Amino acid sequence: MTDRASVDEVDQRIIRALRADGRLSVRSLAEQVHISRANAYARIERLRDSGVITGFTAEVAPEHLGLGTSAYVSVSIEQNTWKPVAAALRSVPCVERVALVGAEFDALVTVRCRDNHELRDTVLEQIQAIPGVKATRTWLIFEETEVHDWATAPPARDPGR
Amino acid sequence: MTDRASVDEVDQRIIRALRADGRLSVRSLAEQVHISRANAYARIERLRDSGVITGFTAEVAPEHLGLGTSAYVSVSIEQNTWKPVAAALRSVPCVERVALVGAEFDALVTVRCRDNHELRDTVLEQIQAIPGVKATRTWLIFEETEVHDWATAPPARDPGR
DNA sequence: ATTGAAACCTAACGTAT
DNA sequence: ATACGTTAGGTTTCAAT
Repeated sequence: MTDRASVDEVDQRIIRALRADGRLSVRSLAEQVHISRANAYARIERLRDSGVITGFTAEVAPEHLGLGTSAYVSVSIEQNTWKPVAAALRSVPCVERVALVGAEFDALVTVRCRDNHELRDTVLEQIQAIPGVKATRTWLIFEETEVHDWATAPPARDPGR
Repeated sequence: MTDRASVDEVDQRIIRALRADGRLSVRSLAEQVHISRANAYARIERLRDSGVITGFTAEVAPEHLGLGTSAYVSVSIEQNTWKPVAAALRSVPCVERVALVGAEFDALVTVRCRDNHELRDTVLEQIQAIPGVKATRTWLIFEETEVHDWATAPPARDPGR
């Protein structure tokens, strides 16, 4: 399940198409990518089995769900407590993403809250209560943009083999 | 297209189901959520039109696409140049996300690169070349976890109205 | 008014050859 | 690539609450 084998240009086009529209039918995907339908089925299955495509999901605007306050929270962690602290962070409500990083802090956590009050509670009551958390800093997110095409953008200027 | 009106518990269940599996058929979604198929169609359309659901996409593991090096890059920006700089950042290859934040820096950029060399190029040649960018700092991402359920997790403990 | 149940034709699925 | 039985997509109608 962890080949890093062969993702050819056709696979790249499949991924690009499915990232743009995750509910695309296999038929229109196949014709859009100029392969047969059977081939499309086989490739999609292979991409899922090999762990390249990990799933499909609906993209949601947090503000429209009443989650108007987003923030990054940097977390400093005591030595040798990475794993349990990261697990604890993941189970805090409002936490969307936990990244362990190499910086003057150790983890960068993305949170989605209803309002400043819930953010305060999340940071001060939930995150700082985790054993092993030494310090936090909170950076409010004013505006955010996702680039849809990072996964398949580079034209692979290296003809490596 | 920007109501923040009524997202009831049924909508929440729909969103949770579609976040877990973005390719769920409307039929199985309807029975899983205990509504009629016609109702499911109507609600999905409403959630899309109102901007709550912004799209559907395939989730991809960057490492399996040859993008083994991920990083956060903090960017300090000259006063009054937010907009063009943010736009320029978004058009840099390897950039996945641009967030404007309130911190000692102004933007936090997520990048996905093949290797350290491409990261170096992205940061030093592409990002620092943008007019208005004053300084950057790069934090390597060692490990990263997405929490799938932030959008519908909180049980809304506040009976606000 | 909003929902659920049923019916309907078309299109896509998934597999096999 | 074609064909084939099965399932889902969309839409409409109608009854019920």
